[in-house]
Amino acid sequence: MNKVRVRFAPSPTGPLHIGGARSALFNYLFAKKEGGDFIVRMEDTDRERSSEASEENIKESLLWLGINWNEGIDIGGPFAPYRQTERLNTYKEAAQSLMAKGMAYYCYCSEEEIEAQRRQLTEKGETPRYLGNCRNLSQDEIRSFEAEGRKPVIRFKVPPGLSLTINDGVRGKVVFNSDEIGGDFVIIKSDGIPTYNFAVVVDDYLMKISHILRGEEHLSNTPRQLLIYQALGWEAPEFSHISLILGEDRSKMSKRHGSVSVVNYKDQGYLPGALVNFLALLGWSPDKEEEFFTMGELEDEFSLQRVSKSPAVFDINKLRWLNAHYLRKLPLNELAEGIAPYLDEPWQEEDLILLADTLQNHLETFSDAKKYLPLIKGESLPPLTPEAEEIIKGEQVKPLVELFALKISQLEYMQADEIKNIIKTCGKELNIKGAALFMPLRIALTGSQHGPDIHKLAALMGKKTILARLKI
RNA sequence: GGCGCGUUGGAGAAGCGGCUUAACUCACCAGCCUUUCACGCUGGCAUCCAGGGGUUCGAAUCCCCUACGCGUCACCA
Repeated sequence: MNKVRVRFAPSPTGPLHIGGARSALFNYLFAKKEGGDFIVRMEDTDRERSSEASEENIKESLLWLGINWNEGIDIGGPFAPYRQTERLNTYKEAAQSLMAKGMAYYCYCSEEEIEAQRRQLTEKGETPRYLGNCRNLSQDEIRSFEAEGRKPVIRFKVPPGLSLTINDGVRGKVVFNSDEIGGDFVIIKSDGIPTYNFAVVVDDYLMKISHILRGEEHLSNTPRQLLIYQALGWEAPEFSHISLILGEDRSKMSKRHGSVSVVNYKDQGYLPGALVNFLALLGWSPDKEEEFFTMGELEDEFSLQRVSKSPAVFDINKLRWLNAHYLRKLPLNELAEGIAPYLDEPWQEEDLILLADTLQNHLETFSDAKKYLPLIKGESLPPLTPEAEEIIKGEQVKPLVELFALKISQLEYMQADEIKNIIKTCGKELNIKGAALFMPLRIALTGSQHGPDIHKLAALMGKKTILARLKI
């Protein structure tokens, strides 16, 4: 039994996508569960769109999520380098060996010619594909193309009528026919850089990858890759295609669905543990009735058998709920630290802790803390709801508010416990209790019937603001 | 259009031929708790598993067809 070796191989053409993060996570968990290696490789063969910034973002995002690799980019390993543009000779050699065996050939067709051919086929109602124009060029033809200054690509000769079956780890047996592939496909572009379908195969084989877990969008690429494995005389790894993550409209999640990269969630104040927990539950389900999982627990529980075949809609609601759950369990100092960046100005340590304590049960993300700032900073309150209006008009309200205001004005330090005592005393003196006691004060002070503890909120507001709000 | 994959409630899902009068979680609704709010707790929320045929003593679970959704058909990955 060969060692389990899996990989996450993103192309650095943008920030780490939520779907990519889930692929990475599943690979990582599978490796951990099976005691294997997890490798990160950069597929940067698209020079146009690849950027160093994207690569950095991807690495940072993975690390932030707690997904680390034991071989690959930055840290190296026995099969270095792990960036495809640094491995060009490897692909050239592989392509040459295919050429030598007559399984690949130079193609001098220009993009215009290919495009024209494709258009013709489409007009005839046929599936657009490459017809193999350059399969059997004579030496003379080659010479004249070269003389024209044409730079050839290398195409792979697709054998006709071949049945290609994938024994997919999550979908089972999937069969394709080589005739449906679309003709001889390019393996080396005219600039000498390999295409995705070629480079993955070469790297996955050479890096001894045992299992490939990737998004379902790659399923239809697999037959091409299988062909290359066969041509090179290599044994293919096991494939597992995990279903897509969908937006609310049930189409593949993309930029138009809003926040789609991991950094977006980091910036909005989500905890990496919550995101990981959430992502794990998208397309995978545990075999027990538990919904909270730390990374460590996931490493123990994960199994390919429990990965779902059907796509999953990204439910931001559930993510928020999960995040709120983790936020509530955070030590106060960590909560305070998380909130701090979202405040308008630096807060004093003591106040910050009080703020964290006050908001702890009311936040879904760190950035939610901002919403409470106007309330605390003495800015004007939002208009009351009719229901709140009704409560504030109650008979007992005026004396209560006045008494409370009086006692507050006599208080030297605005301290949450003291304020709570004042509320209690007011209740006793006026013989009011329960909602009749707290609600009017809450509404007067915050303009709302819901929210954090009023005595804590009041302590945060300070005497001036409290008294100003009580003038009703 | 060809090929491929998928279809259990508003969302994530369990279910692998009888234990299912379809778990569990989010959302939603009702109530309890807390002298307020929130947390938490309790209960409600699919007479039914896209539709139609079959196989079987018995099907959400197996087979076929239809519909719908999505993916993919690049010198992008």
